[in-house]
Amino acid sequence: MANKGPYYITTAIAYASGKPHIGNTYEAVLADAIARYKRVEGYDVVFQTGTDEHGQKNEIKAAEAGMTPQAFVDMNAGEIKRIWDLMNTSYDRFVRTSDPEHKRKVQKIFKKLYDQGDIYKGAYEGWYCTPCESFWTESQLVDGNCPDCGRPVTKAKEEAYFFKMSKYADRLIEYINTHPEFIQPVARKNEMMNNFLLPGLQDLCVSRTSFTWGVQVDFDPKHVVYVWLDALSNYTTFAGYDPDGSTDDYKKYWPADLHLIGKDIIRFHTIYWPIFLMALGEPLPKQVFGHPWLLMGDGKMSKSKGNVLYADEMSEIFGVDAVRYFVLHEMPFENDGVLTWDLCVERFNSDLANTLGNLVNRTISMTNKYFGGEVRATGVTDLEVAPSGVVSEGQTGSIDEDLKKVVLETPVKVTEKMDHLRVADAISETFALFKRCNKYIDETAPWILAKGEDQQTKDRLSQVLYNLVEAIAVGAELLESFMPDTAGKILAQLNAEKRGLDNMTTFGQYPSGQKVTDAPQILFQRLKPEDVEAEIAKLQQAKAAAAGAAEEEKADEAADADCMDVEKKEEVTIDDFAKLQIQVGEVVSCEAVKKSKKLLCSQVKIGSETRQILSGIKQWYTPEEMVGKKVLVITNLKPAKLAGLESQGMILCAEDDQGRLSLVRPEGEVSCGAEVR
RNA sequence: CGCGGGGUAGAGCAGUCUGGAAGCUCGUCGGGCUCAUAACCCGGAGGUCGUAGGUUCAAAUCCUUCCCCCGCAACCA
Repeated sequence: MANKGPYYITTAIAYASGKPHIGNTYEAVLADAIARYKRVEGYDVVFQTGTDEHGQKNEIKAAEAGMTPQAFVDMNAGEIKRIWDLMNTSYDRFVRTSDPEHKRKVQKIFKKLYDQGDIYKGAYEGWYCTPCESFWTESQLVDGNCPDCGRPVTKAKEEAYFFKMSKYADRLIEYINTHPEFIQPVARKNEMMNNFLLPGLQDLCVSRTSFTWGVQVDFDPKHVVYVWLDALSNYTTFAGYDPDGSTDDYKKYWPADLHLIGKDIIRFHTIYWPIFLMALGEPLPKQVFGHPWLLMGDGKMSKSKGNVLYADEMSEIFGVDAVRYFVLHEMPFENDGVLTWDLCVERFNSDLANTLGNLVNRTISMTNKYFGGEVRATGVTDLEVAPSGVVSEGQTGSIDEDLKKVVLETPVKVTEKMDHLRVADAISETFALFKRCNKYIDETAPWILAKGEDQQTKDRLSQVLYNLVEAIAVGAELLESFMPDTAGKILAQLNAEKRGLDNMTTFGQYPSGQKVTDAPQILFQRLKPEDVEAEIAKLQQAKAAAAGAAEEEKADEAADADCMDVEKKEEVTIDDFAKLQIQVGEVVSCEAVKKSKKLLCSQVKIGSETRQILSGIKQWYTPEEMVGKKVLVITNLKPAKLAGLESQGMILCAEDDQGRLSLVRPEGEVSCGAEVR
């Protein structure tokens, strides 16, 4: 097989803050499918993936867990790697940004950019709200006040390092325009251009002082390098880049052929990253593909709904290759894909068990039944012997020829799809071949041929089975990048050798006279939806048990009994309670807040005064039904500004485990202003 | 007018860039077959392509209006 040269593919590095769900896992599997296919095509592939470990979020989460940040990310990186391994991803490098070597290089990169003037020390200037300890930009302010608390803000400065983005903007625009394949899918290119590049880039703040878990700026230790500069650099640092002199390997593999990332981080990969590279004098990656998201089931994923999917749990039920199939097949090229347990069962039964598994099984069974497993090409075609014993005169095409055509065309089509990163379509093409085989069996009706006594009919039967074995062998080999284990199992059962992708231009390479296995294994046993449901329930129970008193699951179970448990709060004294002033109020008028999805603005009469109160209950109450209701209001709560309107109190509501809100109201007739105590 | 995505058969989607007979998977109904994992093969039913206009010989596709859904953002006090 000819060496077609280096091919360097990366995934985004996963943020090491917890267990990756199936959506994260999808990216690794997608990259793996592409990497495997490129290897089969004859490229010298390096497939890099790993974890992004720095940043404030991990620092905080680690503290909450009572761990050091390093121990915390070690744990999570281990979990991510475990899942990647479980999914059989064939990465060549699993990298971690907390790697000391990487950190040293990032420091050097930062220094180099500083020395050459691309990074300068400035001040982050903005409007500062002292009570909130937050910076706001001019545009974020509401009526010139803090959008958070509504109080006045003051101009303030904080020391920070900035990168001169604007200096390279024109070069980047030029590059994007002259390299139409750089940003994929192309729709994203316009988005980047129109929203960020053409209006003008602002200098990017590339250091932080608000936390310490990161790469320290060595010449100014107060500062930590901005996580994106740190994270993006992984693509080069681990490939052997070094500002003081890179390795030969780096020179061989960089620039990367493909950065595979989620659509949410396209901006970082197609604007900031290229500009950093330009500043460093390094070539830009050839292509960035922002893949869509894999969504979980009906609407938003939520633990209480039980629709969060994890690769390891799914593989326990379906097997690793089936899960790979689900994520690769359900993910379209541009729009988000949806995955549910039900959908998985459907795909599993329909595609994997029926179309593929059953095909392999029936073919091998017949070969054993009729010829003791021996697969022999005899050259007798459907034009000589038809199942009915009569070859119809006006038959326009040959069934055999049509099968061969499909078998020979499929590798070409699959390659074409893979070249355009249409992985889901590539799988569909492969399955079209298996479907054609099932049809072929029906057309040739081997069981009828088997009843024939004469030698020619026997030879015809033999050729039919040979054609099938040959066709399945080709299909199985094409499947290898997507479902490596399954491909191997099929080839083993057929006793077929791999022929190589660029050696699929002739039909009939399976050695005539070779035997298939006499003990065919079921590849995918059909699943009953109710059995799967039971297993899911079991799985979730086990999880709940393992998590001890995991609140959410408990709440979920309790919901059936019309009760729910919530996290217990710290004990308070009667004095603490007495600090709150809760009064009965009557809603005299109410209107929806325009531009807000959640807020209703009510005028509430409490004693002799009327207060304006905003509540996030639009989803559950109409303004009309609010009017006239007596409700409970916390009246001594600090006023706050919401959606530009002042809220002078809070209407009490109870929230159920589904997040639904219900007003709390006095049971009997009570006058407005009555106090709750 | 915050940003973005979407509305095509009962469900899930492709087709839209580059106008030219409305397609795929599942389900459903009917038929065939019996090698096989109750599987496989064939056929049928089922669609105002969100709405209203416009351009065109021709519109799911291009232009304009409006309606609805879903993410994210902002403000669940």
